[in-house]
Amino acid sequence: MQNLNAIPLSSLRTIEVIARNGTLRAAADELGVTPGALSQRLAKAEAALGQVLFTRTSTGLQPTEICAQISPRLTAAIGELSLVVSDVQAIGQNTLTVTVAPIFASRWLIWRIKDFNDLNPEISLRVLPAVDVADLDHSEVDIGIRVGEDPALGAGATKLLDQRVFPVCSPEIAARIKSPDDLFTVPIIRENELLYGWRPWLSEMGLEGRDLSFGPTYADASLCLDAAMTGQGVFMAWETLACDALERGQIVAPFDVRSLTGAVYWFAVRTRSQRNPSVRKFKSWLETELACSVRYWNKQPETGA
Amino acid sequence: MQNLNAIPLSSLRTIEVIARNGTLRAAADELGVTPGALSQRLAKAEAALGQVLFTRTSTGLQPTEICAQISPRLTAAIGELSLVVSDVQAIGQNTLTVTVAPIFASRWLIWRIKDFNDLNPEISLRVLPAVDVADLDHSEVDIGIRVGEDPALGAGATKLLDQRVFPVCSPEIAARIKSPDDLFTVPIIRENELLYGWRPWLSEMGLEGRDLSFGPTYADASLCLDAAMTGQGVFMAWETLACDALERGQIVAPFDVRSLTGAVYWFAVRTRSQRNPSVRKFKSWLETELACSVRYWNKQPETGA
DNA sequence: TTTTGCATTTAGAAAATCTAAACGCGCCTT
DNA sequence: AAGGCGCGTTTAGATTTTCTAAATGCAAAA
Repeated sequence: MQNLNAIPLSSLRTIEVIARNGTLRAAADELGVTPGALSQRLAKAEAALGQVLFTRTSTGLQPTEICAQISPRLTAAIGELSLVVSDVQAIGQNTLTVTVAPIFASRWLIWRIKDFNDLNPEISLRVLPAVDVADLDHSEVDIGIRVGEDPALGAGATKLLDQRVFPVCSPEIAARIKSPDDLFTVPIIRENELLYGWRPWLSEMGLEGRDLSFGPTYADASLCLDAAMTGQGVFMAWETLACDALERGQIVAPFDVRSLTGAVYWFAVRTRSQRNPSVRKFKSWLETELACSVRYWNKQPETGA
Repeated sequence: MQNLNAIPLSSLRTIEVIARNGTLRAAADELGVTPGALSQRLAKAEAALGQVLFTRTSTGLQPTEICAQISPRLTAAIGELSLVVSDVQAIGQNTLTVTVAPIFASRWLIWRIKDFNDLNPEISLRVLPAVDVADLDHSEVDIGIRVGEDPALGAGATKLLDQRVFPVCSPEIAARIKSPDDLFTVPIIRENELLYGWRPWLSEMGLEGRDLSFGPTYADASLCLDAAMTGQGVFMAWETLACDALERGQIVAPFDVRSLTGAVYWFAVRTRSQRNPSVRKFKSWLETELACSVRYWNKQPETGA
C-alpha cells in the first residue's frame, strides 16, 4: 500500500482518462486542463512507473499492451472512488438513492450520471452498488434495478428492457474468427466457471450441442470483460455492459447476432418513494439512455457494411 | 466520474490512511510526511466534501459515521490501485506471480506485501486477484492460493491452514448481544443469500436447527465485512479476512468461539516454478504470517480476560 | 501538578503544476 | 506537391499547492 507514496494517484487518473479517451485533447477536456499539462503529467507518470504507456500516433495515443491491461482495473477502482465521493456529496440534498449490481454501476451507470445531473441539477443521485435484495420498503433506498427472469424486489417492479447477449473479444482474437465454427477453436472466458448466455446464442446460430473450448474463469462479469479486452478469449457479454467498450473500440463483436436470454431489467420503487417526482424523472431518463445504448449498436453493422 | 475533478484523489487517500491508522502521527508515518501536513490536507478534504469526517479526541481522530461508511470502500479501491501499480513495477524484475481470491488480496495479502518486500528485496511480488481456476501449468502464474475442501489447482497443492470462522459485528450491535440466543434477534448479513459457515459454528455452540434473522445480502464477503463494520448486522467471517479489522477495532467478535468449516487453504505451484527458490521463500513467509494472524487472535481473549 | 501525547496553527520555503504560445510531425485535402 | 489541419510536445514563467519546522493549545495520564 505504501508503493502509492512514490506514484501520485493523480498520475493514475491521468493514465486512466487518457486511455479511455484516446487523445490528449479529449482527456484534457474531461479533466478541465490544457493538453500541455496532460502531456507533462503523462511523461511524469511514465517515468514514475518506468514503463511506456502509450505509443504516440498521428491521430492520438495508442495504449501499449501493459497500459491496456491495467486501464480497466484503473477505471474500475477510480470509478468506485468517484461513486464514494458522489455519495458523500449527496448528503443533505434532494437525494435519490438507487441500488444496482456493482457491474451495472461501474460499466454503465457511472458514465451517464453526469448527464442526469446536468439535466436535473436539483436531484443528486446516489448510487449504491450492491446485490442487496432486502425488501426495499425497509431500507434507505428509493430505487432498485435488477436483472432476472422474475420481477425483482417485490411485485411493484416494472420492466425496463429485455436482456440480450452477444460474444465479444479483442480485435486480435476476432481476426482468428472467420466463421461461427471458429468459436470452438478459441478460448471461452467463463464467469464462475459458468457459460451464461451461450446456450440461447448458440441455439440461435444453429450451433447447439457442441462443446466450447476452455478459457480463463473470473469471479464476475467485469473481470471477464477486462479479460476479453486484453485478448484472453471470447466472452458472452450483456449488451448494456459491453456497449461502451464496444463504442471505444476496446472490444469488437465478431458476429452481429444478439440473443434474448429471457432475463429482464426490472425497475423497483420503494412504496414510500412511489410519489416522489424525482423517481419518475429518473425512470424516464433511464429508459431513454438504455434504449439509446442498445439502439446505437443495432445500427452499427448497417453503417459498417 | 468528473466529480473527481473537484476532489483530488490525494485527499481520498489522506482520509483512508487517517481512518485506518486512527492518529495523524501514525498516518503521517505511513505517508512519509509530517502530521502538520496531514492536518492541513484533512482540513482541505473536509472542506471539499462539505462534511466533518473525524471528531477530534485527545487520543486521536475518531471517524464520524459518514467516514466510517466510506472508508472501507476507499480502502478497497485504493488498495486495488496499489496492486495495479505494483503489477506494473514488477515487470522485468525477478517476479513471483501469485493469484489469490480478490477478497484475500484486498483484506489480507495487500497489507503484508511490504513486509515481504522488505525481507526479500530481490523478489518483486505480483498479485493477481482472480478466481482463475485454469491450470497453473498453462499460465503465467507461479503460485495459486485457494480455499476449498479439496486440493485446488491440481494435485500438487499443499495445505497451508485450516479455515475457521466466527461471527463479527460492530461494537454497537455487539452491545445488543449478551448471550448466544441474542444472535437470533439481530440481522444476519448474507453473502449471495447464503449463510456460509453458520452451520458448523451454531452446531459447536449447540444451537443448530434454529432460523437466523434476515439481513442485507451482498455479492461478496468483502462487502459483507464492510456491512458488518457499519453496523448492518452480524456476519460469519473468515478468521484471516477479519483479523486486521478486528485488530483495529473496526469490528468486534461477541463470542470467542471459532469453528472449522472443513475448508483448507491450499498452496499450489506451477510445475515450471517448483524449483524456483523464490517460491520457497514466499511459502515460508506466508506460513509464518498466516500463523501469526491467527495466533494473535487466539491470544486476545486470554489477554482480555 | 507535571508530563506526555495529541492535533492545530503559522510563516516561509520548496515543489509541483498549470497556462500560453511556439513547434514539429503525420495525414488528408486540394 | 503544397497547404492546412489535428495531434502531441516543449518551453518559460507565473501560479498554486504543499510541505516543513516550530510554536501552541488541549486533554488525559502519571
